[in-house]
Amino acid sequence: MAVRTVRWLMNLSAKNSNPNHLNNLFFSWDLSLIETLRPLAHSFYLRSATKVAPELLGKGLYVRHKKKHFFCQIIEVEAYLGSTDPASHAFKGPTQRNRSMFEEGGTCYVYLSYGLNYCMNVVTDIEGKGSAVLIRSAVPLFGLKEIAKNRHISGPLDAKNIKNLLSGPGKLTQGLGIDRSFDGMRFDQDALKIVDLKYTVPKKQLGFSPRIGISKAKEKNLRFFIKGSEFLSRP
DNA sequence: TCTGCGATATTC
DNA sequence: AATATCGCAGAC
Repeated sequence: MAVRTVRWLMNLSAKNSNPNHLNNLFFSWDLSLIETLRPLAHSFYLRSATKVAPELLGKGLYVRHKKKHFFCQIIEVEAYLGSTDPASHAFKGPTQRNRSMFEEGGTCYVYLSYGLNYCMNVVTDIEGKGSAVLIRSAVPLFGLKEIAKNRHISGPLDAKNIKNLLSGPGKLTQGLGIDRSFDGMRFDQDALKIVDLKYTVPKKQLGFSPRIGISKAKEKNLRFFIKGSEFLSRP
């Protein structure tokens, strides 16, 4: 493994270091290295969304689309619990839109929100449960210029703009070029994968809160995020 | 920094 | 009629 990868991973593991502060991003990932990272094991996804969601924090998400390559680190998610959860798309059973939610864990569910923005979910648990984890925001690690282009952000890639690249579920999909064509794909492919970055969120940096923008089941703390990160959808 | 609003697919 | 959103305009 390249020296700088090791250094970066050590940086992540260092006590009290927050991987999601801008200062820790002065690391340049190269593509050949990202491509060697192995997808998470199938068994990782075959658990409840409540279990999987906080463990997705700190994981790497790689997307290859139209010969463009993107890599980012997940820092904010929400768990949706399937047919028992009134806030979940799966609550009322399968429809044409949410069909892939009922596939086996490790499947990608993408839907169009408010007729405008796509949102990307990681399906969890066994087939038929309909539980999933919404990816809300991420730290961009590779392909920043292309992400900015997709986001229609012009001007310099300064701190302000970089923090705005993937800080929201709609921004994330727009930045990475995710659309309905990703719906039903799996996260263990060459072109779409979630990988382990050997980083465990320190207990004191694991934040949780109610989910954002819902009207039902508001009291449940099913949003999980890395506390203090500058890349969250809301500070 | 904060509000309200418009754009609009899918489902009930 | 409501929604798992975003960016902008205009008020503070």
